[in-house]
Amino acid sequence: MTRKMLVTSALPYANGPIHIGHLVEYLQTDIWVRFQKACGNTCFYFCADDTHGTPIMIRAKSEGITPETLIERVHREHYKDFSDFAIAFDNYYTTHSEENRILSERIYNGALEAGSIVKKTIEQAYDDQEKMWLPDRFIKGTCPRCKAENQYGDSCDICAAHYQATELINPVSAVSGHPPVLKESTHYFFRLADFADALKELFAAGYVQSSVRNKLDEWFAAGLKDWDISRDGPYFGFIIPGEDDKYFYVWLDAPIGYMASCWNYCKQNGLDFEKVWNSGEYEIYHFIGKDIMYFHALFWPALLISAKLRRPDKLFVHGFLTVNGQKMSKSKGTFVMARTYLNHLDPQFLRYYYASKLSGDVGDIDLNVDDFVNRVNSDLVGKLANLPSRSGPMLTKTLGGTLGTLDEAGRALIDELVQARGVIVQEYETLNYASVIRRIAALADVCNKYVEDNQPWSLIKTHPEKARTVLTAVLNASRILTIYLKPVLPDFAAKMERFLNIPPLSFADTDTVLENHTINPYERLIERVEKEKVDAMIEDSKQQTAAPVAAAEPSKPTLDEPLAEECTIEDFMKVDLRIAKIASASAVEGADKLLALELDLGGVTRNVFAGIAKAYKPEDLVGRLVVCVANLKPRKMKFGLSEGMVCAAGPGGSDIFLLTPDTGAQPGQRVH
RNA sequence: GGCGGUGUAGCUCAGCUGGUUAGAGCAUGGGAUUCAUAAGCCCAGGGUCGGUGGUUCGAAUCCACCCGCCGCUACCA
Repeated sequence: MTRKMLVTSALPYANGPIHIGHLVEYLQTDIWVRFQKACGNTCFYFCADDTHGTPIMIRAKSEGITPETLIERVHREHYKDFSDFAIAFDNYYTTHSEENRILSERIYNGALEAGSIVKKTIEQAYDDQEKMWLPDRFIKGTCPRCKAENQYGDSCDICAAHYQATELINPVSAVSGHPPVLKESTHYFFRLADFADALKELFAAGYVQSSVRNKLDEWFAAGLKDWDISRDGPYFGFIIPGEDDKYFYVWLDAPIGYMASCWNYCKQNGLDFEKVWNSGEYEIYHFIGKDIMYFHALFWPALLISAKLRRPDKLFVHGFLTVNGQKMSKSKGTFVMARTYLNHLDPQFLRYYYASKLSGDVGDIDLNVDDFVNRVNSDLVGKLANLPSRSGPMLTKTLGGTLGTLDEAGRALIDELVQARGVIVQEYETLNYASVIRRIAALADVCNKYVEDNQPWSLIKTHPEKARTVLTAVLNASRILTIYLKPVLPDFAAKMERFLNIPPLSFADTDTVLENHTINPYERLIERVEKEKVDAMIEDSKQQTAAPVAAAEPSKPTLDEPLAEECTIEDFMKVDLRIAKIASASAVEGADKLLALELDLGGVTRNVFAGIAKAYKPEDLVGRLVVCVANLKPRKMKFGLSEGMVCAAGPGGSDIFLLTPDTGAQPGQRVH
């Protein structure tokens, strides 16, 4: 009986790069999805970038680009990071999509018809300078409790106090630096309490793990309050139907992004989205971190119920990642970006290590660097890869690379491994990967012992056919272990398949054995982790996070002139910038902005017309060094041929500022 | 502050509804090997199960309190 299911991971926010903390969730989910697929189930893995909200808007502004450009770039980066960790989404979409807009409106309208949307007037901080509303996070000031300066509007990092933004002493907008004013506005609210009974029913049906349930009961006891689902413009998001400057709060459309991603996939693959999501034919599961339980356990199912849509079957909540027992730290270098990890280490190491720690409950998991190295090397290399490594070459070199048949002892070994299948499947299903990994490692111990007991390296000298029989058992055992490991280590499995000269393995293949079959020459399945590389990764993380932290203070974050599109180093190298000495300068007859400059590039001369006459007098320029674009295509102008450009900053008119090199630069030197 | 989770050998973790001398892997020490990515095999040392008190014939396992750590405390993505 095959199952059909839709699985999602929480949508990463398009405000920053993926780090190893995020990866806990994506790897946990990916392993589960791969497991389901390996069992023959239909399982779609959907995700997307979460792209709306004030932080995106401000971030884009500070980079001098549009939010659309920002989220498009981040989407690309996120997707690349995930792909390189072998996280295989069936669709990785975006919440800034037509599908998502339509679904958001549909769900909103559904809630409206259900009578669960109400309007209320609230007071909120407003930045008069920037003409925008300020979330608490964008208000800074002095903590009312401990008087620590420069704290956020919701809580204090120093004394952990929670307060209202209005309680801050000397509050200022983090965007403009000006004190915010309080202003009234009408917001839309979703009446969560209307769905209390429906939610209780959902929890009773096992929507979440029991420890999560306890937490939810607490929230229930505290009372379900109305949820503010609108934001006033300017805001990057979807406009609310019937309004012209009110938008859906990003957290409203974020989970709807799961559906939008699904819908988009359905369109591309000829599936009926309404049927896939709503008919009950597919089980629906969300993997999330414990920090966003409130949204996924309460708001999200309530919204779906209000709109008469199918709600998910289960939430799988996981804990956070600590490194060496502590919160990830930028200064300690343990705040490792996915990309940084990939620059130094094999992603399979992390997949294996996380799997070895994940047990399906909400506890935090710890990445202990020494443990990481030891564990990967001893389990993965020392035990698992060791089996084919110690038997493959022997079979190839002396016995023609052909497997024989299993004898009774070999059969017994394989049976023992195959017997574990039921428990392993159960443990994968219940997210207890740690137990799966322990079990696989223990089975690898059994196999290594088998090799030791049978000593094929001795047999091969005296009884080569007996050696073949032993090696046949060992390689078949490796094959079974590979099947068990495949959801965690797809690349390792692929190499094994190539080595064994077989089609891709799935769980059903434990029912068969490989006999009288010729394999390919052995190639290494995985390399050892070197501690030095891990150290280098940590060091690298320290370096790269040090700078942005200092530069993060958004005192004057806006650019008058938006940043140009990204260019490569090759693009930049096309432009030949040279130090030039202004040999002569003169006003141009009939032009009020131009100066005719004669530039000395260390022997080579260029005549350039520069539009700087309003800012510089010719006599002040002669003899000074400037930077010029030396390989610019000459341009015929009314007053003659201009053979280059002089670099300058400023908006123009009298506000033009020529670039000057530091003392020591010589005419003709190239700028790199 | 309130609440949820968690605290078991050097490290990372198993120990379900309480029951013989508390387990695994890694790390450490010793030994026999050499097919294998200094991998594999055998043996050994190592823990008063965060603390105190209680329930019980008996508690790491149940209860109370205390301490440490992680998190949540809703308009913050």
